[in-house]
Amino acid sequence: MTKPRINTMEELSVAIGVSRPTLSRYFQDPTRVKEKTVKRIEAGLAQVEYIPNFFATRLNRKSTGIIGVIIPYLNDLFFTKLLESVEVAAMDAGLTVITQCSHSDPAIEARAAETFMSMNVDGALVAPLGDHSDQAVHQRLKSRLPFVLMDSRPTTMPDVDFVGTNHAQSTGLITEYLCRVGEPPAFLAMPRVNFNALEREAAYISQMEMLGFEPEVLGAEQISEGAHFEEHGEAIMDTEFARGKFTDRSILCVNDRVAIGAIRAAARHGLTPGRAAKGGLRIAGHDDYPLCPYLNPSLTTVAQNTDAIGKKAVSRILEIIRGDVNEGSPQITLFDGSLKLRESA
Amino acid sequence: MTKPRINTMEELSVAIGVSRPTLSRYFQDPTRVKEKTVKRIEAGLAQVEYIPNFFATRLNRKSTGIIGVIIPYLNDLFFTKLLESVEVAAMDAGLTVITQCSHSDPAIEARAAETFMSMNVDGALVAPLGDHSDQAVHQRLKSRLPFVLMDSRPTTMPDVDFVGTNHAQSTGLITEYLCRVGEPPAFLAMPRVNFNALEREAAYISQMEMLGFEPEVLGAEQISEGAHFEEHGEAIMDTEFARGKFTDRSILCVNDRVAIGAIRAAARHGLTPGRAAKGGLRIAGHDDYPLCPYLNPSLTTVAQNTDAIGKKAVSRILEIIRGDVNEGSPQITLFDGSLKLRESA
DNA sequence: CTCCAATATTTACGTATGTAAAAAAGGGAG
DNA sequence: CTCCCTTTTTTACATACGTAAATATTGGAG
Repeated sequence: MTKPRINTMEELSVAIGVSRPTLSRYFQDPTRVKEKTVKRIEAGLAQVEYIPNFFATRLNRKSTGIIGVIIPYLNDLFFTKLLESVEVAAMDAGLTVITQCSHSDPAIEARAAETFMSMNVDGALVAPLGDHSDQAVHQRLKSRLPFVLMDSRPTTMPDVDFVGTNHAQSTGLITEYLCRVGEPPAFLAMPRVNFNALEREAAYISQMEMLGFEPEVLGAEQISEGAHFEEHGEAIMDTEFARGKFTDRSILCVNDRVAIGAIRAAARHGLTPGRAAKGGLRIAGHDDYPLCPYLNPSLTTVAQNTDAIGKKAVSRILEIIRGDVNEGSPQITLFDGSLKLRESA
Repeated sequence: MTKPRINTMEELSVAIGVSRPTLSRYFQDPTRVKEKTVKRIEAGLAQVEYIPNFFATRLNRKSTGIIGVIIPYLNDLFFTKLLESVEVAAMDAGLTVITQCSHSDPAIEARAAETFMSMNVDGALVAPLGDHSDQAVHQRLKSRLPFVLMDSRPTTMPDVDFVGTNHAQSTGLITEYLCRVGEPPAFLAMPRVNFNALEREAAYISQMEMLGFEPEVLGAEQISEGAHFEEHGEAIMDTEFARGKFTDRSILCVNDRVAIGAIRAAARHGLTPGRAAKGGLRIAGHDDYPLCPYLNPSLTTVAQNTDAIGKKAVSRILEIIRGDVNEGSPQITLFDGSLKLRESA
C-alpha cells in the first residue's frame, strides 16, 4: 500500500513521462502548464511519493518566499498573540514563515539574524529585546533586506520602518480615565531596559502634568533578572503595602504582567482593588494580556491591537519587498490602544 | 566603513587566496584546517562581509543539522515552556531548530510536516493537536525520518517514541491529596478531543474508585470552539454555582486554564476556594501554568515537568538520529508530576 | 640536503532545482 | 493538407556549496 518514493524531479519526470522543466513550472504554478499536462502530472503524482526539495527550490529563485520573524520571548502571551497574527497574515500572503526566538539573549538574536541573511529571506520582522539588543545587528539586517521593527523601537534607530502601539495615546488614555474616575494614579514602572516601558512612563508623566497632578513613579530602580514581570510587581507592591503605603491609591502598572503581581500583593495584604471601592485601592495595567478577564479582580487595562500590528507589519514588509516605497522615508505606524474597563479600576 | 560584500565562497576564495574547498571545510569545522590557514582566513573574513548560504550548505550534506518542531498552539504558556526547553536543548546540541505552529488546524500541521520532509530535517518533534491531528501525517513523518511525539499521544499510535507526563500518576497524586485533606473531588472535564484530558479523566476515576469514592465528572459534553479553556471552565462552573451546586465541594480541573475559569466563576458567586476553608469550596488544576502562583487564590496544581520533557525529547531524537535504537521497540518516557500546594485547595 | 610520511589543498564531480533560449510538437484555421 | 501560433520539450547553463580522490605542501628524520 505504501507508494514508491521518488527523490528528485529528474526521476519523477521519467516516471510520468513529462520533462523536468515542465514539472518545475508545474510545482511553482500549475496554471503555467497546459491543463491536459496538469492532469497527467497529477495522475502520476497520485501514484508516487514525492516532495520537491525545499533547499534546492529556494537556492536560486530570485525570491525565496520566506519571511523571517524574531520575537524576544516565548513565555509571554503578548508576543505569542503578535506572532500568531503575523504568521496568519504571512500565510495568507503565501509566504513561508521562519520564526526564531531570542530567548532574552542578544547573542541568540544575532545568530537568528545571521540565519535569515544566510537564507536570503525576502524580509525580516523583528520584535527587539529592548535595549539588550545589539543594534548593529538590526542595522545590518536593515542594510541587507526589507526590515520592519515591531512592538518596540530603539530611540537610536529613527530611520527604520516600525509598527507598534501609540503609547502616548494608550497610556494617556488610561491615565486620564484613572484621574477622572478616582484618585490620580501612581505609576508602577520597571527597570528601564525597555523602550516601551520608558515611553509609557513618559506618557504617564506628561498626562499627569497636563491634568495638573503630581506624577509619582515607583519600582523603576529595582533590579529583576530576566523577564519576571509578575515577581517584580508583587515584590514592589508588597514592600509598599507592608509599609501601609498606596493601600488606598490608584496604581497604573507599566504592563499587565506587572499588574498581575501587584494584584497578588494586594490580595496577600487583604486588599481588593476595584473601582467599586470608592476611594480605595485601584490597579490598572497595559496590554490586555489574554488572562486579564479571568483574574480576580478582572484587570482594567488598555488593549494593544496586536492583531492590527501583526497584519500591518506583514503588509508593510510586502510593500517594501515589492519596492512600493519612498526610499529614505521610513513608515512609522502606531495603533491606538483601547480601554478595557473591568473590575480592578 | 561598510565592508565590501561577498556573496559566494568562490569569490571569497579568490579574495583571500585560499581554495574554496578549504574554505568549505573551515566553515564546517575550523580545526580541520591548518592553524596558519585559519589565521589567514579569519584575517580575510574580517575585511569583508560574507555568510555561507543556508540552502546551499544544507542541500547535500548527509545531515542537515535541522530539527523540526511542531506545537499545536502558541497562545498557551504550557506549550511555549515546552518549546523553550526543546529549543534550548537542541541549541546546546548544535542543532538548528525550525518551529512551526499548527494554529489548531490539522491542515496547517500537515503542511508543516511536508515542509520538514522537504527540508530533509534530521528529525521531527511533534506535539499533536489531540484527535484533530491527521494521524496519517504522523505516520508518514515517522516512516520517513526520526520522529518523537511530545505531550500527547493518540491511542492508535502505540508504536511511536513518546515523551510526556504520567497522567495516571500525576492525576492520581492530586486526587489522592484532595481526598485525604478534604471532600473527595468532582472532575471538571473538557470536551473529549484531547488524549491527555481523557487520560486524566480516567486516572481520576480509577483513583477515586480505588479510594472507595464515587467519581463525578462534569463539563465533558460541553461544546467549546477553539481552545478557550478558561471560558469553558467559567461557563460550566457558573451554571453549577448558579444552581447552588458544588459550592462546598472540591473540584479537580482537567487543566490549569480550565481551573482559572472555574476560580473566576467562584469569585463571581462570592466564593473563595481554599484549603483554609474547612468543608468549603476547593479548586485544583493540572500543569502548573506559569501564572498559577499569581492567581487569587493561588492555584494548587500538579506540575508537569516540561523542562525534562523537552530535554528528553531532544536527547531521544538524537539517539534515533545516531541510530542507537532497538528497531521496533519504541521508547515511551513518562515523567511524574509533582504537587504544587498553594491556596486554592 | 634528500626523502618520506603526514597533512593540507586542489581538482573534479555531485546535489536538486531554476530558467532562458532554441527546437519540437500539437492543434486549429484557412 | 498546409501553415502558423501556442505550448512543451530539450538543451544548456546557473545556483552555492559538499566531498572523495588526486595532488601538492610541509616538516622532520636520516
